[in-house]
Amino acid sequence: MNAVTVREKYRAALQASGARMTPQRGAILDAVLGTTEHRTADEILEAAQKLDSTVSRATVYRTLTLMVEIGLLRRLDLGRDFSYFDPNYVDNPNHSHLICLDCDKIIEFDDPELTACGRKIAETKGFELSASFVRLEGHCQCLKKNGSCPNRKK
Amino acid sequence: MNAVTVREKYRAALQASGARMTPQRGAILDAVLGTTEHRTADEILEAAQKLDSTVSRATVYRTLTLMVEIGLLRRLDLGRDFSYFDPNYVDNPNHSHLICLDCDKIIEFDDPELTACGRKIAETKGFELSASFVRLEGHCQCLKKNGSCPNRKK
DNA sequence: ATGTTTGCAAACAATTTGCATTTTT
DNA sequence: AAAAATGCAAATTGTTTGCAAACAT
Repeated sequence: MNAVTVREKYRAALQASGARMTPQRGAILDAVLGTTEHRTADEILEAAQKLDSTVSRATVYRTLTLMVEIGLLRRLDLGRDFSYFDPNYVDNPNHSHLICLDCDKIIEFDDPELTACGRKIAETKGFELSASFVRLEGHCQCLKKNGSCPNRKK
Repeated sequence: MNAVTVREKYRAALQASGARMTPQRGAILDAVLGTTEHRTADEILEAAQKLDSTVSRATVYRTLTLMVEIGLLRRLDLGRDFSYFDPNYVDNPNHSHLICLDCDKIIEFDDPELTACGRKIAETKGFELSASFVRLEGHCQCLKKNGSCPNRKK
């Protein structure tokens, strides 16, 4: 979905619930959806403030919640003590994630077999499936190959 | 693995790192592994205090971390803002979870196909897989069927 | 005018940690 | 005595919330 379309959907969903499009919400939208990277709330705050210096942390959190509710964004738990936000959800809602324990690199993958498995299991157990999250943790080749990882933070 | 064996493994692992088995650690072990239920740190504290009233919250957290490191227990993230601890990990390390959004009911399942999928993907992406977590969220039949759920907390 | 959104600072909740004390060896 | 473990209370951290001021309709 292109940027204009997303923004329109956003505006429409906001209006439908009596809410408004504001400069701050626009900046946050761009900060989180103007990339394919998985960002943290903190990173989104920083990026949004570059677009509109009045954006505050509170508004970032409120807006991200809003966007998740509208379905423009997915909140991801990748085993850290904070959330990542996944901007690729709208275009590809079934994908999952692989995260590197060394460098935090996040790789997406979309495996229809995996999706089908989940659906089948939920059905077997009499569940009406709402969402499924697959997280694979491991070590990418980087560290082993080079002795260091470009993304490495610590 | 039966209770005696687990306790032995625990004691051995503790000793191997120069640590000791204490009454508090024993009570916490029993509180978390004396059930097949997935408990929270808070529930474990409560159960442990019934066995030994001197157990404190700090020791619960410290001991759970220890048990996870030793590999007797798995820390689970099921989409809430706290962790669950999975006592069935040792006997069945590959299983995954289905959680009901209405009543928090947790169902385990073990699907070899799912496990194989994860492994295959990690390999494809050049990752050395350390762990995989599959979480399915949905609604169990309970609420729809009866209009209420026995476990329902709110 | 009325309702919505904002930033700020304070509140929150799960978890972790510093430290003086107790327990074990 | 030395090392390890404990409880307590305070600290930490990501996130949420109350509120008065600013803004939009």
